Amino acid sequence: MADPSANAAQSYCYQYPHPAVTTDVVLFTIHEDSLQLLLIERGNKPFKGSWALPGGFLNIDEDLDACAARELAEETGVAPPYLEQLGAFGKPGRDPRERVISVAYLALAPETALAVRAGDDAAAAAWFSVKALPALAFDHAEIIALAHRRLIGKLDNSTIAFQLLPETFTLGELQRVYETLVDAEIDKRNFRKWAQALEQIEATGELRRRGNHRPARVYRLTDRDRITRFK
Amino acid sequence: MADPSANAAQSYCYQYPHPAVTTDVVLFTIHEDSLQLLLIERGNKPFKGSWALPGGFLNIDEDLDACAARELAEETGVAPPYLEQLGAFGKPGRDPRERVISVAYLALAPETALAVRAGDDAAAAAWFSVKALPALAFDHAEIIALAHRRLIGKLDNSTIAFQLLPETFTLGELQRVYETLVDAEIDKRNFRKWAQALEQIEATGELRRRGNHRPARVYRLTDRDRITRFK
DNA sequence: TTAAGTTAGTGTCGAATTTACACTAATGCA
DNA sequence: TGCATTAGTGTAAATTCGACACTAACTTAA
Repeated sequence: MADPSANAAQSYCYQYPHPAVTTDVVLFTIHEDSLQLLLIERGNKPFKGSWALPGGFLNIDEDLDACAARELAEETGVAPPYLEQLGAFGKPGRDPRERVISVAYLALAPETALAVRAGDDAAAAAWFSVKALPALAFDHAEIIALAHRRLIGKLDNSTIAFQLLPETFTLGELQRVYETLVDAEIDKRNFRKWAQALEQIEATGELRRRGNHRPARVYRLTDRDRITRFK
Repeated sequence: MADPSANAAQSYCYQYPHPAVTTDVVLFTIHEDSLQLLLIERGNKPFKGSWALPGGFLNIDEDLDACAARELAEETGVAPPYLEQLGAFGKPGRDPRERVISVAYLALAPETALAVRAGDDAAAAAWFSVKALPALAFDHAEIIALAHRRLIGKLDNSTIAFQLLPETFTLGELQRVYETLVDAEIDKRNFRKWAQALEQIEATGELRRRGNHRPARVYRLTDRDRITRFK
């Protein structure tokens, strides 16, 4: 992350001051039946030592989506399969260095796709339960709250939650994802009826043996990587 | 609207180039049973003479929402009661002058609140039916498409459409708004049942006499200016 | 003054959807 | 071999949704 205002080199000039533009990513995953999100410990001022969303400054010829993906990869090594823009956050003063407009993203990834490592100017990268977040830098608590609301809001009229599962999964796994997200138990038979009525999943024909119980049928999305909106 | 890259004056400098940030507003209203939106005819390059969303550059100490409201007021004289952020549009090349990130807004206003006049660098301001839009500058067709989808998407789980009506209204007027938005006829008795089950409107006790027919009860929102989300 | 035209306002019944609910099946482990 | 664990399945009641037709109150014109 650069700190332009502190640097004397002056390569680009405008008649009117332009704000800096950054992207920040709220990456959710589900780990041990808990909805978690990825934060980095800031290695630089401001807010050095406190936790923040992965993100950083937009390159001048870079698409916003690409910036979000790049910064996430640089700082955490993660390339999530789902990335959706949340909106722009630009309250004056949200960054003490200079005026910064941040375009926030919501990202989802299955636990299996994650090999997190701290990179660049992040001192550390770590997962936190949404129920036990540390003190956050900037207005990132607000961004996270919006991301969480957006995720929950899309649950029952889209297949967005499938992005939290790997390519193949069992109906039990799918149900546990939904139960974690809505933080409540769901009736098994009704859930399975609902999931199959979507016509978005198909059995692979395989069985998955996990644990000392009957093996489960394995499913995949019929339309891989597509979020379907319905109702 | 300034054109910084064409100007030799150089007052602000950064180590890395910052993009310009603008806001653009998609203001909908309903006029004569047609969903219309406000466009301005551009008086300056680029896209001089073609139509665009009202909007303009963010002041360096200005909140995004305030910028949207200010630019709308400056260019069209309108102060809509509802303004919601849609998202950021920032594809490189969307503005031929320089890199511009536009934060788009969705605004709604009742027809009664509108006294449009062209201002500033807009040659003209005019309403267009969403069904017959002119050729649009920049990526504004894309922004409008998103705004329209967002509005329709929120219809049946929020009271957003009430923002298209003045403070008091009859159930017949409310129904016509919904019929215009979904572009279909709605059963009168079912609609009225639904509207009253929301518990968001209350009768004022007055009657409204309009035309050669029985007068209608007048209603208002119980929670004025609040968009309620349900389901 | 009366008839015609127009929108306001109201309830029921069948269809479709949603919810509650309990047992058998197949595996691993002790 | 029995116990614990998760997989997998259907039905009936309750609720919601959707179709549908008439009377009420006013204005205007004959």
